Amino acid sequence: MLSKSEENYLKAIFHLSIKTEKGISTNAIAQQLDTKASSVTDMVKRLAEKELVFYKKYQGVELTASGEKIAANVIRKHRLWEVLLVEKFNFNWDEVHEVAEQLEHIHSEKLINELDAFLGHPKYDPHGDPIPDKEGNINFVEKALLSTIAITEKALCVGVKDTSSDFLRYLDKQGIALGKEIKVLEKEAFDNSMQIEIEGNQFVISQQIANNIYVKNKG
Amino acid sequence: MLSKSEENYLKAIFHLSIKTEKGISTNAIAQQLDTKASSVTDMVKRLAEKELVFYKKYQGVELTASGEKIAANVIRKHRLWEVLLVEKFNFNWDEVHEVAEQLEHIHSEKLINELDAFLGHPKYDPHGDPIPDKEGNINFVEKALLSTIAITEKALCVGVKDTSSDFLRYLDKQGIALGKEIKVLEKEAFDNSMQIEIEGNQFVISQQIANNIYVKNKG
DNA sequence: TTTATTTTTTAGATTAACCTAAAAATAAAT
DNA sequence: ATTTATTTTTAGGTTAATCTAAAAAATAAA
Repeated sequence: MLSKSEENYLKAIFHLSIKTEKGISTNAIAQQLDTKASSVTDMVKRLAEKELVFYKKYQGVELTASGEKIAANVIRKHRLWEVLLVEKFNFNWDEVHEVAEQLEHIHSEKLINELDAFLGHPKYDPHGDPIPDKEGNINFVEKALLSTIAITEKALCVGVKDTSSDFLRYLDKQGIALGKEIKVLEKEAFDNSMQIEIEGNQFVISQQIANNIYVKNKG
Repeated sequence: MLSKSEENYLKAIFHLSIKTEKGISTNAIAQQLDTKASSVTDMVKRLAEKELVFYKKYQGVELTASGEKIAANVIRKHRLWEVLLVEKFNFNWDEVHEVAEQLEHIHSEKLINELDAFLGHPKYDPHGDPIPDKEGNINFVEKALLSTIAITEKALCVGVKDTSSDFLRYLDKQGIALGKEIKVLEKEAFDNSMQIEIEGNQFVISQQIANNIYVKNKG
């Protein structure tokens, strides 16, 4: 059975691997986990011995098939717990992360299967991120940043990139939520801010905001 | 914030303190936690420095007020999680312990309050043990061992002493469960086995079994 | 293609939580 | 009241996971 720390390393490498196809650098992992590169080197050697990552000095790391499966399973647990917290335990979507970080390391296959069933086999977590299945497969959905949507077009809000409390509470305040339809009314060339409409309400959001909202273009 | 290990020590001392009024010996703790006495001495010194236990060399330990509160809270979490597993997640009462041992160390006050509310503020866990309240108060209920009940008397099954899988599955097989009424029909002087009746079924149980079932005498 | 910069690894320490074996204190027995 | 036995503590060591500082390798710049 892997330690919490080992699971967190695998998870970090998994997340980083989505953006970069190459080997993941020691530094990138250190940054992701808020630790030091030397600590990463140490841990990565241990993971390599357990055949959870491929590692060659100075070449970065990549997950092996079994490493990837374990990582996906940790993420599966994290996201299922998040759904429970929001759907059943009255947590807001900006409150779930810290607790899910703990719950994701509980070891019990029955527990996670029952949790999944109890929640009705959800496909997405409260931030719109897909929940991996038992085998570790993730259903990556096509999505765009709101900032890329053209004027007069409509889009469905399907996720968020930033999941910080500050950002999510801002979205709450503005009435921006998953499943809501957003219409782009105007774009300001100077600062790339955009005027949008949600459920009849019109307001302006900065480019930084639009860069952290995922949507599905509806034309 | 306390480590999982520190919490487990406090919990062990709490449990041992219920039976013995005196200071709890290093050896007793070591046995409870399946560790060595020397490890216990180490840890107990650290807990004493944090003012969670009173400790004088060779004199055993006792929980301080804050140590006791933390211990009770860990037990509260353990038992609430057990209720969730049984009531909502289709766990049998012999399957919950291992997972609850992990879940009891999740740190989130909101989570445990919401869990408590979600379950309807249960008073007892699936084995009949009382769930401490937020302040750490435990409602000890008057109960007797089934072995002490006299012939022709009836008793209500309210708890179990042994919570091992083997024992609980035996009870399942015999139809012995919390809330069931047990009538003592006969006692065998030779081996102290007893014939009992539950819901019309009559059968014999050994003294060892009767010594691990808690009941409330109904006369 | 050297030199400079950045990244990564190694070497050596530290901390929590354990361990074994030996010493010291307490409790039991003669 | 000694001796014997048991319990508890100390001393010293181990492992996982971290750290800092220095050395080595890779990358970028001159």
